[in-house]
Amino acid sequence: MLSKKTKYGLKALAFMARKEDTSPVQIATIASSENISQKFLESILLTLRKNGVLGSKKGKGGGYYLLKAPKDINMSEVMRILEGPIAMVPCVSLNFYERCDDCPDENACSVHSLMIELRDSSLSILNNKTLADLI
Amino acid sequence: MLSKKTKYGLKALAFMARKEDTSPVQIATIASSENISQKFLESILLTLRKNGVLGSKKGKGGGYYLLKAPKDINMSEVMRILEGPIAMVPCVSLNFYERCDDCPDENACSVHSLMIELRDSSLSILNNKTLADLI
DNA sequence: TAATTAACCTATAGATTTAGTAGATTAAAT
DNA sequence: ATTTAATCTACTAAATCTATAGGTTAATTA
Repeated sequence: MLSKKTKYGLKALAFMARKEDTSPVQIATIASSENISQKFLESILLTLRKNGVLGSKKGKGGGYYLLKAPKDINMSEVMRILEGPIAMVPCVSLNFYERCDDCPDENACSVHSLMIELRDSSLSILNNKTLADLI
Repeated sequence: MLSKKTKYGLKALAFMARKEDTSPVQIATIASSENISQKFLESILLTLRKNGVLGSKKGKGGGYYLLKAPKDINMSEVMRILEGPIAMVPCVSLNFYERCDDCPDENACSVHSLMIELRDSSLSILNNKTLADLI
């Protein structure tokens, strides 16, 4: 299940991408336009800034802005920042790998290959989607 | 993220599918072979029985058994029983549809079409996989 | 320089879900 | 009648999610 955090984050990014100019947008503006709790959105946008997706500017006329053109903001990158691993189990995650406690032998696990297939099919979509595709 | 419930359920089903004969398998046998808490596994197998995937027999020589051949047990069906919706958001779920509170217009939602693509790619895999493919 | 604006930071809280435990009951076989 | 193994009910601990509250910092403007 996609978390609200990710959903709101994607909506906020799309909101910024839809603007013609690249001037900063205030949290309050996005929050009210997209029906998102402002405080919650604050922490989401902060995460995106700390991970190099957004830039910010304080004070009057300040806000958040995209650091790259929408077509250069990749969906798998954004999903990993907001949602975490693309894979459904950590033992097949490319970027967040972890062993499973219950599996003595990963390659003997009956779930393993199915999870790899699912991961790859999701990745093939997300790797080829950008923020520009959302608008 | 795949829940332990689903993971354990799939492992238990694969365990049963690997046997040559179709005689009942006891919870305790599966639990110890697959490193699963017995009590937890109990509730999982019960769910699978109530949803028509497994049959059961009480008393000595009892246990759980597959109601169909592994090649006829579909993965999207099992996933829906154990994990719930295939889709990452309820508003694009085929079997568990729900509106989103924050979306005035579903079709205007920037996340919507991406979620449909992801759902469809997962479904195309799961619809064509059976329990026989796990073993 | 003072006031205003808007991002930034820390802490916390309520709700929900997940994963698991405990203990009693029911049905089948011996 | 005893043993076996599924079934049922209830509960708990921990983690995660979705926020909320309140103060701090930095930039702009008057």
